[in-house]
Amino acid sequence: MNQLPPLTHQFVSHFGEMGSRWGINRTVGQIYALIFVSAKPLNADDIAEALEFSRSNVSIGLKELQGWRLVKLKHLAGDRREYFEAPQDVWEIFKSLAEEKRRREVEPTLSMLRAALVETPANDADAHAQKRMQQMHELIDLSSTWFDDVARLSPETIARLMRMGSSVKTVLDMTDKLKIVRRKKEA
Amino acid sequence: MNQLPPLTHQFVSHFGEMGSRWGINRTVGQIYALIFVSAKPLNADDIAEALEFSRSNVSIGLKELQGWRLVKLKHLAGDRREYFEAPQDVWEIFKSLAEEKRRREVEPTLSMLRAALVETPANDADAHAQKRMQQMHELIDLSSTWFDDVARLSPETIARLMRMGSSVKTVLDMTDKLKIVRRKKEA
DNA sequence: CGCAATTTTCAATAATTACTGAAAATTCAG
DNA sequence: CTGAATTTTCAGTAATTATTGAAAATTGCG
Repeated sequence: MNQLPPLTHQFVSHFGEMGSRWGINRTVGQIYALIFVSAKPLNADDIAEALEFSRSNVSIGLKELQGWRLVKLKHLAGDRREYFEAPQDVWEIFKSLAEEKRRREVEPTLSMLRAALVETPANDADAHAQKRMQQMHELIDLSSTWFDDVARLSPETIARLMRMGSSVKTVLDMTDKLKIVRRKKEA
Repeated sequence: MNQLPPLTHQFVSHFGEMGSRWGINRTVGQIYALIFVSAKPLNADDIAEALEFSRSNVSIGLKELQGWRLVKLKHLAGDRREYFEAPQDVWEIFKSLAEEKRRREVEPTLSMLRAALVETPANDADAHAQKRMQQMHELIDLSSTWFDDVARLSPETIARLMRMGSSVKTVLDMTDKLKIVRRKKEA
């Protein structure tokens, strides 16, 4: 850890500290950070040595990162060991993370809500509760479906949409007007 | 907890279980769920009794939820105790959560990255690390700025944008064409 | 195959986080 | 102001999660 070059060290430490806020632990955060900034794939021993963790801890951490699809396994010619690298494209990474988060943190709740919404409330309190769940379901469902839709766009289109910022509104308004014009012409 | 009506019980239990995945604990998750579905504001004793937690635990949990701006304090006429309720508008809730997450989970990383990007890399490894950090910074910065921009739109505009899904692309393409036409006219 | 290299599992323990009851602090009606 | 009601703090303990070294399992070269 201490013989890492300064920028790498800073980055790795930060990911370790933030880990708990992000729902991963210090070890996993540091391992990911190290792999992310590394110019070449790393094997478990490289990581254990660089971060001064036990080999078994690194093994567990790598499994976790694979579960999140944040690192991919790579085999180097003439070397039996397993090497890991982070996908190069940060958009790719972002999408994997979002998908995985959705699967683990959002879907179970959507299922629960759907199940609750088809029940018949037993009393006034539950009737109200169900209304609230309905609102929550609608929001989560809409926003996650939308995310999926957007994620399916090309990176360029997404970048364009994002650079547009709040001026999307102008565009939406414009298309509304066009629709109205077209409707008038048709009439 | 067990005398809660069935739908409420199910909802509260789910939030307790999911809590750890969401970075809050079981207690906090359940308290929030209970307040969210409740038809009227609740005080700490109501909550402690309903969920069978100690009064002090409820106090800590409520502080945490206030920190996330997920519950608001309310005073009922002729009652000295503090009552809590969740904002009614789920959009509002979503935005508060996003802002708070950004402040706690994103901003610190952006700061660290910005600091790293103005440093001079000490060697090749750090030079590569810095490039990777640059990519990460760009993505995070762009997407969080964009989120801010969108959040500033009216709920109706956002809903419109979301319902549009991946067909935003068509709209973007359309505006591109309009721009080209306008440019030609001007020439 | 056989076996050395490599990875994984697991039980023990360390570290962290959650929860409680009691005591302290705060609040506000009278 | 006073003091009862209410909320917060805090030290102790319980529960959970992280980490390790050693042993077991797996892998794939020769």
